Amino acid sequence: MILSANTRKEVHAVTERQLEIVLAVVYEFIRTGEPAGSRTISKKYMRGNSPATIRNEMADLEEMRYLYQAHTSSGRLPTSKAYRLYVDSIMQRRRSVPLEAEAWMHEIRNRREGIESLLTQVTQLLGKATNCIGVAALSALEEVTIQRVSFMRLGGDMVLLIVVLEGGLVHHTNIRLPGDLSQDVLDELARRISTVASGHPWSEVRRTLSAYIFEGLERIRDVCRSAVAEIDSQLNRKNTRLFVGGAQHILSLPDFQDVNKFQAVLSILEQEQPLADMVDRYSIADGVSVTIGDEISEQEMKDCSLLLMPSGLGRKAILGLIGPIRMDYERSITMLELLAEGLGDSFDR
Amino acid sequence: MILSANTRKEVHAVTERQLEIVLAVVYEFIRTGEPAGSRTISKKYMRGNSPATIRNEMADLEEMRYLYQAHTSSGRLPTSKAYRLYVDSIMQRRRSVPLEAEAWMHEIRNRREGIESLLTQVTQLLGKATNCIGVAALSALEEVTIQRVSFMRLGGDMVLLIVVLEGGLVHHTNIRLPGDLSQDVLDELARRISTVASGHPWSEVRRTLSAYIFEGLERIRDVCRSAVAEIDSQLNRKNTRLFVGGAQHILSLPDFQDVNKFQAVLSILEQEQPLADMVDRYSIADGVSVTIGDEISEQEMKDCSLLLMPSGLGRKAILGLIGPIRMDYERSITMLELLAEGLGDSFDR
DNA sequence: GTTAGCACTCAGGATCATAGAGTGCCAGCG
DNA sequence: CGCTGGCACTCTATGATCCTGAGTGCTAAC
Repeated sequence: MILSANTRKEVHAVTERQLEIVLAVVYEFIRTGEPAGSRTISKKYMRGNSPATIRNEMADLEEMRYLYQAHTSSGRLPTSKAYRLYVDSIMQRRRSVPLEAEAWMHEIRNRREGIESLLTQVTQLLGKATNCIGVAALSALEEVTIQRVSFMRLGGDMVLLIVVLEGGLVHHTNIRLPGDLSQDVLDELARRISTVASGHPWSEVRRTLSAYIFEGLERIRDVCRSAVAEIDSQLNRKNTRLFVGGAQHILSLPDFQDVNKFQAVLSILEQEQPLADMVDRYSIADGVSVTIGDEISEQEMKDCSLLLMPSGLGRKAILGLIGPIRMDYERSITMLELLAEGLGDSFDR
Repeated sequence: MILSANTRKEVHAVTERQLEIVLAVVYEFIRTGEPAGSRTISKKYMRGNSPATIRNEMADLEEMRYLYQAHTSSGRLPTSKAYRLYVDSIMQRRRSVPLEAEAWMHEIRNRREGIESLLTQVTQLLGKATNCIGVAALSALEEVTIQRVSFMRLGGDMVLLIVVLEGGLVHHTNIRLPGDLSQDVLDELARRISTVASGHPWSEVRRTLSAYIFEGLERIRDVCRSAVAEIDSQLNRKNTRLFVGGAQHILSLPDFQDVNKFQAVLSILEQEQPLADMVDRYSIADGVSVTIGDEISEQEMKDCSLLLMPSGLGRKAILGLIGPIRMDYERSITMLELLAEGLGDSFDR
């Protein structure tokens, strides 16, 4: 039994040497953009083994779907499976911090112009630093401390709802409150909600906002209820606010010389929903998540990798990168970690 | 004397027939994307004249810089000067309204979610409808009626300034107010400014906000002053808010198959300043302005044309299009006019 | 002033040959 | 039995060559 389990495992697992070859092929391909042949791998990375040996291993690795060939007589190219091994190996070992990093961090830390413009700037910085597209999202605003809520009459049933959150983050939308209320009533409503909510995240006070705080407003009980419901639905949705920047840089890369590839990505970026979903689906509670090529369910992203990392505002501000599968993961991951950390510092002051 | 003046004028002005040729070349090039030869022009647009005649005229038009050749034996291509004639001739004649227009308009008119998201949607619609990049800008907020001003304490000298303008347009930034004021003082300050400003554009009340309205606050006179100054500088700047959408569609056009061209445009769009400047510089008080290729001073835009038209919010919301020089001006201009009009309606309710 | 005719130019596509990178497989070696 | 050198084979990329067709400029005749 044990033996059979072992043998079965051997079929799927790669040997030490095979791993070495896979990593070398990925590394070489990321560096040069050209398929790597057995000769190259032998010469540059594995002097101990002849090209013929490498070739034999490569044939096996192709069968196991770690590598593939563009055509019969071309070198080997890595599949997502190979990239996965490569990224996992990077994540495990210690990475060096690029020298320019200090300058970037400085730029961020000395920002005072508000969360929105800071996030925009960070995405642009990320893009420039990595030749990828910088992304930022504010997720789960219900977990962020509320400072104040206010309503403003727009006419008819329409009311402008403004929620000011921790650190001066402003969220506003037009909502519908039945009954054409006067500004005075709206102010009173806002005052009461603010009193209870201020200093707490919405998720905490949501239940507290029951009937008793609206004492004396029984006449408009329905309005109070739908006001609370509206705030709820506003803060509840995931990744309400999205920021994208530095997209220009990706166009310098050879991988995106084909306009169609970029168009596919752009079509995702220009709609809110798919991007928000992706950020939500692939980000993890802590640390950098890397999703590679067809691991992303969106067809349009099949030529891209997505890196995400939760950052400031109690991990509710998520920072990310979208770049070619053949990106410099080492640098990208390090940069993302650094800037996410810097952003956290900047928020928490 | 008169005769010499006449002759000189003849050198610069084009004859009726020459104009006809220029317009035909532009039209043909916009339609097909290929240089137009004398034979084509003669056959399709000017049966009355032989190719040889057209050729002679073309040689003259080349000397006058209306046309040029890619190489000796290619057909003629229009220069900006030729496009200028073409666009001017379009602007003068009546244009037909595309059938799909009704659907677009409907989509806009039934929008309730606030000015920002409306503008974003309109830019995307514009982009899709014309295969150009849709652009929108809010200019001169000081001319827009104010609803309310409020300040919110962020800690230290930093204060969040929120100005709510006509129609629920929210403008906010972090500003610096000296002296770490309490929220109560800030509220009082906001209340006083709001009382005076509400219902008027800032440009109107700016002078009224002299010392007397801050009676009883002499102790913090400097704060009052810098608060007013901050609001002033916020609302004063041109094209504070920019919206870009539908950029993906431009990549379907043959003109933008070359990634570098798109990259140039994108580098402009990703910074606020240059785009804001362009909108400010090239928009006119009323109606559509068309700026073609190298008429735009930004080098990055040399392969593009820029269409702009003031729209709702008392002409302060400017709508625009960025597309290839070889765009369907007739359709683009009509679309822009339509959507700008529709947006105006939507705002003024 | 207009036009037909003609020689000339040039880009773009098709065809072909060649070089070079890389593979798979076999036979021999330790 | 695993590793390696050798060899025949495959396939792409590159460059040279040729050819066609579109289009021009010029000249001479109407």
